[in-house]
Amino acid sequence: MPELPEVETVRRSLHDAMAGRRVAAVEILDTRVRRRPTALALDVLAGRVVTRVRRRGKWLLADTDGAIVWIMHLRMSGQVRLGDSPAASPHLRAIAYLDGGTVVSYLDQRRFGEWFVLAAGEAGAFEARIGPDADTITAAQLRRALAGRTGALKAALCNQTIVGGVGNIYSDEALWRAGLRWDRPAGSLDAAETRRLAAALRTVLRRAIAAGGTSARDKLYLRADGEPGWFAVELEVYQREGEPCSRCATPIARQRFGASATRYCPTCQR
DNA sequence: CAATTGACCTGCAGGC
DNA sequence: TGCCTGCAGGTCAATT
Repeated sequence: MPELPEVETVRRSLHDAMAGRRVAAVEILDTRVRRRPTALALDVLAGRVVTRVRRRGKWLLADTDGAIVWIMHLRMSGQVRLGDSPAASPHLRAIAYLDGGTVVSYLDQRRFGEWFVLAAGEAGAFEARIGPDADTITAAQLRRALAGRTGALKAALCNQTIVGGVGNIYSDEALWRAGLRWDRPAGSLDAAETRRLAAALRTVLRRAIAAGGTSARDKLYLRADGEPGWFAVELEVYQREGEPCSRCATPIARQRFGASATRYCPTCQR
């Protein structure tokens, strides 16, 4: 599932392909990709030059001249493909044609993802709601973010207004690396635990970016060139329930967490 | 304000 | 073979 490392991997490809290029046309095949009522029509992108592609949390933001920001979210199953023609896929939802011949295809099996456009001022307010990015978060930022919270630590990490970019895979991985249980009250961490968790987040996310992200068994995430990311071989708990913990050999446990599941070591996460 | 829960959506695995 | 159920989970709206 696309989280920060997967979105960052896609961002780098999009930036390389799009920065400095003019958008010739945008074609929407499934109108559900643009479901925000206050967003501008995607047609306003035609004729604009993309100046850069940024990321905040799991959101992709393409700045264009004319103070227009093209915002994308992959949600569960969104994928981007770059090529010289639209991708051949039953899940093709939207297409952007760039001057020079590059075609950006947006695929989305589960139709949760979004493409929409905001004026720059609106985009600034939108970005301001996102917490500090987890790949660069400091212990002081994390302490402020978690202070006073009584809900589960994992829920806080996955809440994008508290920390940006973390979802189910990397919250499980960072909590394992920091030796912390997912159901600790978020505000109960002491200074050493907070430092450990901030360091674990940075390390796990940076290593995952270096590997091009995690392509899980279902292959719902692939890079923009259609190739998988290779971080799955470094996973310690996600997709490893029942296997021995690499630190203490206790079988990795699994519990329900909201609409999904959490995996952890019941012995060395406290 | 903070926490919790359901809705959204599709494809696949597993059970009978 | 085929139907049914459960599961995967990011974000937002509604509720407590």
